[in-house]
Amino acid sequence: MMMPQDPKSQLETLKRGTIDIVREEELLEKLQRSYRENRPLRVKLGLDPTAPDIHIGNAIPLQKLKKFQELGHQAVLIIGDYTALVGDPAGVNKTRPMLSREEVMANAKTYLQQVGKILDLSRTEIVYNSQWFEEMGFSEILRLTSKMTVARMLERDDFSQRYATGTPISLHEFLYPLMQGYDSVMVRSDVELGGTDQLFSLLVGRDLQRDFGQEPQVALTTPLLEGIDGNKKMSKSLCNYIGITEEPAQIFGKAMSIKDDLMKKYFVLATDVDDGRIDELLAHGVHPRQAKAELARAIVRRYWGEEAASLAAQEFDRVFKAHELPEQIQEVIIPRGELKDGRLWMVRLLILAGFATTNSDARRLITQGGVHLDGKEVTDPKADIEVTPGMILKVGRRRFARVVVKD
RNA sequence: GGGGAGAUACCCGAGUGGCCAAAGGGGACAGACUGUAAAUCUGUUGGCGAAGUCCUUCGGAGGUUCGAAUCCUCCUCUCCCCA
Repeated sequence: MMMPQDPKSQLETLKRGTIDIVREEELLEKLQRSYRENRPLRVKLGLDPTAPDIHIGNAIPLQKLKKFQELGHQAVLIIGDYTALVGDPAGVNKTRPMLSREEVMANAKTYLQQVGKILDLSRTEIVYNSQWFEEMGFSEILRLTSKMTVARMLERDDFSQRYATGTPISLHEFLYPLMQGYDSVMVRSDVELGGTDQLFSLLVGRDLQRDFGQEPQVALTTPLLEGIDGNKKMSKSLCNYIGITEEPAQIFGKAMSIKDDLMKKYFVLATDVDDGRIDELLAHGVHPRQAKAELARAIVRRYWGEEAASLAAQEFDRVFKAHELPEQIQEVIIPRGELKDGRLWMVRLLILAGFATTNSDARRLITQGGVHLDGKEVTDPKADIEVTPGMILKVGRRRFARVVVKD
């Protein structure tokens, strides 16, 4: 446990990398009271286990929660196993499919393991919101819904846009912010964290707490991080994310693939590198590649430690600068029955290796010059190649496999 | 309850009897280049051992026609207006 810091400096620390604080004076007051009375603030973060992986985008509020935790406050993690059934409509342009109970529970389990990479779970209060929603009767739901108006819901950008473009909005989606707000009532939170797209729900939490005679929570939001494609929000469904449990080499490579312009944002939001160093790296005169490599290292370091980070960096240089083979190469197992006189159709090999899904797909790769065997380009899609054990298949710039024959 | 509009490939979206395996964009993949899985440029983007007057694909099921994404009937889903 850290020594409690004075409230003003706590506020400064906590403000880094935030968008909205509603309201800052209230936060300061709460921090001061907490300091005076030696009573930690209850800081809530809701996680909806809608996908199996946490990525560095949704880790941003988690990192903020960690900051609170380090300052001695009480982290309250809500596993939204019930809200996940609805699916957060924020920033989404269509209704999400409702998940099954089983999917949600399976995701919740992997979430906690992953969260452990960030938070100190032994000092975190973990609550499932099914605890209260499961029990809730229809009359209580009615009471809750009466606190929200349709006009207010439609003020929200995502809903009004969907409404304007004729994209369906299901009624149950309106319930989402209310549910999230009710969570705040149930855990009596002092502060709630979330991405900027959560602001509305966080404010609903304030209203509900007031209605239930509690002091309203402070809403604190963090920026959304663009995905590695550089334009859309990082998300699982767009496949533009860096998962925090991904292999170091993967994380490193994905980080290297972001646009130069995005480096600053990634540095601030996804690493622990301090501001001074960031400015130095992004100053003119420093080669962008070097800055990006440092960024990639810092991201890997955060989740896998220093050693993994430098190994990943070395590996990346080996493969993409020196054009050598990676250290670890996956094996493709060719059943002996596939061979005819020790030979195999090149197209077939690509499919067995999982580098192509259909013959046409494989042919395409070959004719486009993307296929190499032991460093030699294969140009003929009709080629029957002689399979020698241990030969290296390379497709594109970064997919490798070692060929193994088995009975 | 009444009236209208719509559903096209991974996504968005054009196409209203044959020239349609279907424009365009996005994404993805491959190549060139280099600073790298940046940027830029080029190409590819249903399947079949590549070949054919071939097979499957335009929400689903039938029908009309020599021929259907396109016309007709029914069904499913969505949106809008009126009540």
